[in-house]
Order: sequence, then structure tokens, then C-alpha cells
Amino acid sequence: MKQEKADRRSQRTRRLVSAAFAELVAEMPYDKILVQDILDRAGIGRTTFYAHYFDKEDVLNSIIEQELELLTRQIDRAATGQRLIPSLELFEHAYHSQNQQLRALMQSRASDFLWEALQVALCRAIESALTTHWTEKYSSPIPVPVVSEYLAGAFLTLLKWWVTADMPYPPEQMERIFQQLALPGVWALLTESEQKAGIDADVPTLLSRTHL
Amino acid sequence: MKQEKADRRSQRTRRLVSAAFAELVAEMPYDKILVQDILDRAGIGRTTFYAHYFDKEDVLNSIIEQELELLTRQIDRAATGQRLIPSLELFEHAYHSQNQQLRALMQSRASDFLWEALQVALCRAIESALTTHWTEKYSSPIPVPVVSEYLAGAFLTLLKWWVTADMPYPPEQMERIFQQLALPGVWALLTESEQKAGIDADVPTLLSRTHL
Amino acid sequence: MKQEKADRRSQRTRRLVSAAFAELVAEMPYDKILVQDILDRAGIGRTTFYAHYFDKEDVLNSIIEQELELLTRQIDRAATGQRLIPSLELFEHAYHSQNQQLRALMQSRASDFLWEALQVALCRAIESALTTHWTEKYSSPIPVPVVSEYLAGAFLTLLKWWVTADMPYPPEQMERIFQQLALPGVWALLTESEQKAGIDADVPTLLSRTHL
Amino acid sequence: MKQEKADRRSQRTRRLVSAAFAELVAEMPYDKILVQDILDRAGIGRTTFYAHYFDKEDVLNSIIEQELELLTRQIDRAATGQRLIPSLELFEHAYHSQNQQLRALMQSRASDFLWEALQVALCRAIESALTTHWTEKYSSPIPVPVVSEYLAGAFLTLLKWWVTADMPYPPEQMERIFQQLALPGVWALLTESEQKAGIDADVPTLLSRTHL
DNA sequence: TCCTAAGCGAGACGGTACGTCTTGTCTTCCA
DNA sequence: TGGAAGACAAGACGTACCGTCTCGCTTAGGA
Repeated sequence: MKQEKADRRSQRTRRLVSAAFAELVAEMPYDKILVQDILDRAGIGRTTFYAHYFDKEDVLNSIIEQELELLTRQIDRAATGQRLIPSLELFEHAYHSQNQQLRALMQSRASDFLWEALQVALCRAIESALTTHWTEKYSSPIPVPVVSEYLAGAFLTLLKWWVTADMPYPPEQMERIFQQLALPGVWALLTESEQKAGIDADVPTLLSRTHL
Repeated sequence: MKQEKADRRSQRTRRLVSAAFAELVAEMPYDKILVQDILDRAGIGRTTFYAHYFDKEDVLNSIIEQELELLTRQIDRAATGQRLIPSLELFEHAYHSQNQQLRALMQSRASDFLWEALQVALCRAIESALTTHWTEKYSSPIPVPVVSEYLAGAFLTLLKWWVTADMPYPPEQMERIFQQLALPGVWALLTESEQKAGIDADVPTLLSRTHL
Repeated sequence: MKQEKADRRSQRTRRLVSAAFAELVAEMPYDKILVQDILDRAGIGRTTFYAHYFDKEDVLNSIIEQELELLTRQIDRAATGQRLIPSLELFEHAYHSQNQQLRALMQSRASDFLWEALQVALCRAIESALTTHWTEKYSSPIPVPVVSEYLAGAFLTLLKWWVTADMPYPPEQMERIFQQLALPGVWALLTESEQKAGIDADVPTLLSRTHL
Repeated sequence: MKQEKADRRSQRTRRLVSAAFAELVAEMPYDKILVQDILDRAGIGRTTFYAHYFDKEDVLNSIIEQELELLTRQIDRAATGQRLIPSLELFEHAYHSQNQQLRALMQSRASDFLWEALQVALCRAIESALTTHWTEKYSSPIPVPVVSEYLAGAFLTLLKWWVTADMPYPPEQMERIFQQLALPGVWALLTESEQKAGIDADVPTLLSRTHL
């Protein structure tokens, strides 16, 4: 009962702070944002702020975590098949982010946290997919974690460039670019045994078939 | 004359600060380092510090810049051929970094600046190589800047992982991994016309021949 | 309302600072007192200090002003009669200063400000008394401001000595000493007309004879 | 030989510093004068300065001491007679001070040191004169040191006012004023025995009557 | 209807680090 | 070899920001 009320109120405060922070992050580098700026923008008092957040950094982490949860759900939902990485969905998620929050965040200097977290999350997902669905076909001296790291990094590099450049292409084209650039190297490892007759013929086929 | 003296002194101060900063960066997160810590470690006074640096951040940038210059020289020297990226040399440079400075820096949170700067520098170099040596052979809907961004990002992702993991493999092996994972996708774009008879046969040859 | 609260708080801070400063001034020369010393002694923070005072000197001036106001009230209240200077009251005020603040202040090097301010205040009071109550009897080539200056200086010299010597005599005795030493010269100017046969005739003689 | 040369040079430095300091003291409050200001004005180096003076304050004390020595000589020469204080000579010394140094000094806030030193020196001289030449005639409950303090203070008060007011009267007139204002009170103590019928009887009457 | 408890805006406060400023020492070089 | 030039370590200063705190005001649920 009482808890409900408190929660409802708390929600209000957190919402105000998140919104204010997102605005500020879009206007100035993260380091320059003062707690006071957040208070002014959100129209709340210091006490209230520190009752809900440990820190200015806590606000950032909180927002990132929330965003990350969304993405993680996206990843999990998409990863049911044999695909290593739900790249298209991720491009589209970024593209359709209603509020500018995610885009502003990704473009700001504060995003280092976010990118790092994404790298870790993606890495884990890829590694999991590799060991779950591709074990029998995978026979390479390159350790799985290295491949995951590479793939996550390659994808995020493209995503980062795309967002920073204000998304000049539609998500589908980015997806195609990613497939063409980053995946052949990985694919080769997974089809080694099949490649008796040549990658050349297979690769396009496989790509279009699985849309990896 | 006098300038020489001043320079010699300045050099001393900057050397002390650089060393102290490198030590500290290896011990604690960048944000926690106080100017006073640097002063104590370097055994200099506040005045002197602020006579040579604008800021604590200026120290970081100064070190990064210096490191970057080394790397840039490395890149330029190696880029005389047809290779897109002097990956082996860069792995080796990181590997043989005498002083721990570079490794400590790369592992710390302060490195964000460095990685970003490296991304930009590498990108430029790759783009330049592509437009200089491969124009006639390059025919793809993927814009050159995107390819450069991808290649630089893929390489740096692997380098970052390698350094963070305390370089568990020799540089040569990292080079091979990089070639296998990241380059096939790019190579495909450049040899499209030649691929009449199949990439499969050519790729290994080309790779070993050019060591791309 | 709010102002009241703020005032109550401000009062606390100013009181703490005043007390701390008084203690310190009694222990060491004013110039050696650091702001940090005041902060430590008063148990307050730097911010708070600088929110209430402009300066270390501002603290001193603030205390002096406050003390001066007390004295000025004393002077004004006592000056209703024909007396030129409420010397006895002032001796007694200094003597009975409950807190050691005034005595400590008067003995310290910081007191230069105070003595100067006292000189000015007394001077003005004396001059006012002279021109108000003694105009018709005052006929002398010595300008009134000079007489005032002399009388204030003579009184303060004695007061200063008395305080510095830790008040070895009761205020009443100091009063008698002051009357005997400093006032005859002034009195002569005011009673010239009455003293055809008295001091008037003698003083020049004595003066010219001894040229003391 | 060498010592001579050094001395000659030393003299040069001290002269330069004294002059520079005097100029500066006339231009700005003592506290605001930086060592660097003195160096610039005197055209000397830091090393040299600190070779000759301990401190900035040392410069001030040095100048005061030197000035004081002059005055002390004046006092001693004049004090051969029975006079308590060579007031006329002192007024004239101040009046004829060739260089503006003394006047500038006396008017500045740095003069506190000087006035204090003068007070002490004069006090000593007066006390000495009183105990030497007037012992037999002096019979009063007022202790000699108190009388000295009063007389020195009264004189210096007038001198200070005179200098601060840019000496509007000739020294002789100041001397007459001083005699009329400050000395009757002292004189009364010294001539008690001679004045059975004179001042002695009157003063108490007057005092008690007006309680001035 | 009042009362009591909780959340909140406002902002003073103690504290920490900053970048500036001045001092007195030290080193280098020149005349 | 003595002195001008000025780099330097030391450390106080006044400022900026943080996270804690105290204070009243509001609001909502239970008497």
C-alpha cells in the first residue's frame, strides 16, 4: 500500500531525472554536467536526487542498464535460431528509438560505458550461440572468445559509425554491409569441412540462405 | 641558448610528470588520480606542473599524442606498399613497448581517448591506401569510409582484447587471426573482378604473398 | 520567515568564526593566522566561511565594527552632558569586557585598525561636543580639530598602555590620571576668560621660562 | 680590499632597494607590495635581494631603523638640557626631510611599525629625562612610565595629524600648540611644591567642578 | 475534519580538489 | 666571481562542486 504510493512517486522522480539527463547529455559533454544542472532541469531538490541515485554516474549507469535490458531482450528473442548475432534487429532498434535518448547517449562521450557494456553483452551472446549451435562444425585454432570479440567489435564499430553519422542509410543496408564485411571471415571457420569445393561458391549462398 | 636551457629543464619536468602519470594510471582509475598525487610522485611543485600542463587531462592527451606519433610513424613507414594496414607491425609495437607505459595506458579507463585517436588515425591511413592503390579494382556499393571504419575497428577490437588479456599469444599469431577473421570480407570487394575462377584458390596465395 | 531561518544560521556561523578568530588573535600575530586555522577552530567548512566573509581581513573588520558600535553607543549615551569625552565609561567598558575578545584584540597587532577607528570616532565626538557646548567660551588660535585630535590621542595612548600592561590599575584611577595629565591643557583654552589672574597668566610664563 | 668592494656594491643594492621601496610605499598599501615589484623597480635580481634582506618586512624595518637612528641622534643632541622632549627639533626634522621618504612612509599604512618604534624611543628618552633631572621635584602618585607614555603619545598624535594633513602650519606653531595642550598637565606634577597657591589648588577644584 | 507520516524543494553546510599566486631557494649564464 | 634571470618546491588562497544535512511545505491515508 504505502509502498505503492512511494513507488509511484519514486517513479516520477526517476522519470524526471532520466529525461533531464538525456537532454543534458545531448547538449554538453558528460563531464561538464553538474548535479545542479540535473536538479534545475528536472525541477527537483538535492535531497530527492540523492535519495534515488547514489551518484551522477549512477544516473548514467541506470539509463544504460535500462537501455541494455531492452537490447538484451531483443538479442535473446532473436537468437533463438542459428544466427550468431541479431544485427538487423539491433540496427532497427537504434533506428526506431522513439525518444532521442539512445541516439543522444550513443553520440555523447558518456557512451563509453554503454559501448563497453554492449560489447560484453554481445560477446556473451555470440559465444553462447557458437558453443551451442556450431560446436560440431567449428574446428579452428582461433579460440571462440576471440571470434566473439571480433564479431561484436566489428558490428559495434559499424553501428557506432552509423549513429555518429546520423544514420545516413536504412537499417537494411547497414545489415547488408555488415554481412559482407565482417562475416566472411567467421563463416570460413564454420564451413571449413564443407569447403572442399571452394568458399567462393558457397559463401553467397550461405549468406542469402541463412541471413546469418 | 637560454631557450636551450629552458627546454632542457622543461624536458625534465615533462619526463617526470609522464613517468609519474604512467605509474599512477596503472595503479588506479584515471578519475581518481589527483593533481597532488602526480606532484608527489613526480616530486615537483604545483606551479611547475601548471607551467607545463593546462590540466590533468592535458597530461593524458600529451602522452597519447606522443604515443600516437610513434604509431603514426610506424603506420606511414609500413604503408608504402599495397597493404591496407600494417597490422603485424602494430601488434609487435605494442608487444615490445619497453616501458610499461603504453600497456598500462591501454588497459586503463583513460585509454578511451587513445583508442578513439587510433581509430581515427588508422581509418585515415586505410582510406588513403584504398583510394591510392586499389581504386581501379574497387567496385562496390559499400562506401570506402565505411570499409575503413570497419577494418580499423575490427583490428583495434582484437588489439584491445589482446592487450587487456595480457597478450597471451605472440604478435605473429594475432596477425594471422586478424587476417583470417577481418580481411576476407574486404578482400572480396577488391577482387571481385578476378574472382571469376574462385576466391578459394587465390585468397591464401594473396594473403601470403602480400601479407596484406 | 525564511529570512529568519537563514539569519539564525548565519548568526551561528558568524558567532563561531568570531570566537575562533578572537582565540587565534590572542595566540599568534594576525599575519600568521591562516584561513584554515579559523576553519579548524570554528569547525566550519571553507565554503561556509567564504559565504559569510569576503576575506580574512573582513573577519577582523567585522569584529572591529561590531565592537566599535558598542563603544560608539557608549560614547553617545555618555556625551549628553558637557563632558568632552566619556573617559571613565570607556575605561570601564574595556575593563569589564566579559569575553576576552576586546582585550585580546587590543593587544594584538591586528588592533591597528581598531585604534585608528577609535581615534576617528572619538575625535568626531569631541569635536561635536566642543562646537556644541563650548563655542562661546572657546577662544583660542588652536583649531578645534587639532584639540580633538590631541585629546583623543592622549586618551587612547593611555588606554592602550593600560590594556597592554594588563590593566594594573582600576578604571577610576586611570580616569584620574587622564584628567590630571591630558585635560589641564584643554581646560585652559576653555576658561581663558575666567582665569585673568590664574592659569592664564602663569602658563605662558612657565612655558617661556622652561621651554619645557 | 675585496670586502671594500663588496661593501660598496652592497651599499648600491641597499640604496636601490630603499629607494624602490619608498616609491612603492607611497603608491600602494604595504601589504600589496610584492617582492617582485621591488625587484622590478630596483632593477635587481631575486638572488641579490635575498642576499641583502631577510624579508620584505626586513626592508621596512631597515628603513625605519635608519630613520629612527637619525631621530634618536636628534633627540639625544637636544636632550642635553632640562627639556623632556625635543619637540621643536622633531617637528622641524619631519618638516625639512629632504627626500619624501619619511613623509611617504609616515602617511602609509606601513608606518604602524615606525610610530610604534617612535613611541618606544621617545618614551625611553622622556623617562630618562624625568628620572635624571626632575627626581627631586617630582612627587606624584602617577608613575613615571605612565607620564612618559602619555607625553610621547600626545606628541606623536599631533605629529601624525600634522604629517597626514600635509603640514598646514610651520613647525614653530605646532610646537606652540603642543606646549599649550599637552604640557600643562605634566608641568603641574613637576611644580607642585612651588605652586602651593597656584595651579595646585585650582586643578582639583576645576576637575571636580566640571569633571570635564 | 483533523492528524500524522512521508516525500519533497530549498539551500546551508563540511569537505575535497582545483588552479592561481607569492615566497624564498636554487641553478645557470653572462659580464 | 658577483649578480640578473628565472625555474622551481612549498604552500596559502579563493572557487567550484559534491554529498549530507536541516528545515518547512505539501499531500494522502487513517482516526
